Amino acid sequence: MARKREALSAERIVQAALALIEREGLPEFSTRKLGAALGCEAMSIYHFFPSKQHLLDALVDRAIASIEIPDAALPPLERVRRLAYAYRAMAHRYPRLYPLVAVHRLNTPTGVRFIEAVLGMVREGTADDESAARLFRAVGYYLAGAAIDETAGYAKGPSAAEPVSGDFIEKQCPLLLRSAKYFQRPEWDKTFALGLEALLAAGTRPVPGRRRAKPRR
Amino acid sequence: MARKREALSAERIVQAALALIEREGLPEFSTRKLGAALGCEAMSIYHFFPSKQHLLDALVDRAIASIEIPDAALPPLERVRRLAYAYRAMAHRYPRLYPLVAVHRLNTPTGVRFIEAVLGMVREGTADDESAARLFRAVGYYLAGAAIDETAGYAKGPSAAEPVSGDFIEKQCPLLLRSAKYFQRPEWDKTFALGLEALLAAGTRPVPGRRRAKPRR
DNA sequence: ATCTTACCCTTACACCGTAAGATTGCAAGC
DNA sequence: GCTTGCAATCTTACGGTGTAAGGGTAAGAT
Repeated sequence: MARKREALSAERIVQAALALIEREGLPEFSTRKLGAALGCEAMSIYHFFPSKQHLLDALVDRAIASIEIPDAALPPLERVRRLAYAYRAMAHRYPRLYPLVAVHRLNTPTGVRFIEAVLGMVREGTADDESAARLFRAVGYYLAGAAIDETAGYAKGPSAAEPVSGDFIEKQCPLLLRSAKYFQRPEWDKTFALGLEALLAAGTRPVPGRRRAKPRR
Repeated sequence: MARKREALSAERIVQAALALIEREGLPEFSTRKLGAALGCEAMSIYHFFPSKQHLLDALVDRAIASIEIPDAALPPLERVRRLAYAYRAMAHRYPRLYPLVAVHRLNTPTGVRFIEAVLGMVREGTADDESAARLFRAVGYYLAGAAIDETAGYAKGPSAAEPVSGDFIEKQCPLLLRSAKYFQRPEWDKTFALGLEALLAAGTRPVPGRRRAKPRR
């Protein structure tokens, strides 16, 4: 009543939706609540987005587009590495939205453009198309899994069961108890880097090699 | 009307729910439809599960419990490798349910028991607790990402946008076009193995080592 | 014969996405 | 100034959802 209501727009709706999701979580996100946050009725949103799914598409697009593409002047391997960190940073920027991003279809214009760009980057650091494709895929797996776990892992996912007590873990899970400190947030960076470097190193070398390098002749 | 209605039970509900989800997908899964599939009313389910979320918990538990634990007599590294494949097999056994498994909370009794078992397995193949914890984590990332992608990736996730045309890809995405064949289903095994072996090799060696192995003495 | 309990159903409520259409406000043409 | 037209917004309503509350019924215990 004090301030005049600001006009609706696709941009404003997207912003409000992102904020609402990060504030209350994806399951709580509804067109009616978004309308309330925007100061309008739910149906007004449909003038800008033909369906809730279209709006969610726009949010995912926004998230993907927010991934910073590393400087083309950098060495290929370094570019891929930085892109991996940029992807992870995106997930941490939209932690409640991210699980949707991870599962979202990628064969959309934005999706394939992104894939093409990344493939180009990876290709420069590998010997041939096949290595590039497989490295892209393997690193992609790792990134998606890490981002899922860091944003929705262990204690955050949905479940009706009450969390297990520290007591239970202390008595029944000696290994988990000893490992717990390496699972804490301050350790995430190091663990993430460890796996990423292993994949990058293996992917940019000609062949993984079993046991130790056995010269073929 | 022909056959007498079979009595309800938690087991029968779980079975029907798993079948329904794999047949119609998670978003289509509702208590009413499950009731219809069971030949009872939706509310009858609540006599065995206090909420839909509790039922979903049971489904996830079932999936986790279906992961085959490798023979303890095998060498540690081989056990971990087989467990990785067993996890992946679980995802492919419940492809429509799996995205929920990936995001589901793990600090439940079944969850921590599973983690403890896996940690024990990994620990036998590593030098210390820290290596075990980090390898567990990194491989877990990779597994979750790979399983998500193989069950819900590229063309399967939700989206309102129409899939991009082959024409668009042909004209705008030369790299994606050349890489496409390595993304096909027959190539999944090889790509999966490639990344997994890279992580296992790096995790079971004392230190990732930069450039090449530099003996400490 | 009565009571208890387990099982299943009926009804109802608040919430959801959205189809259909009414209403408002403003800008352009006369 | 008045009319027309269109874009933005709201109203109403429908069929779906999860589930709270309570009713009925049949089998077994006492």
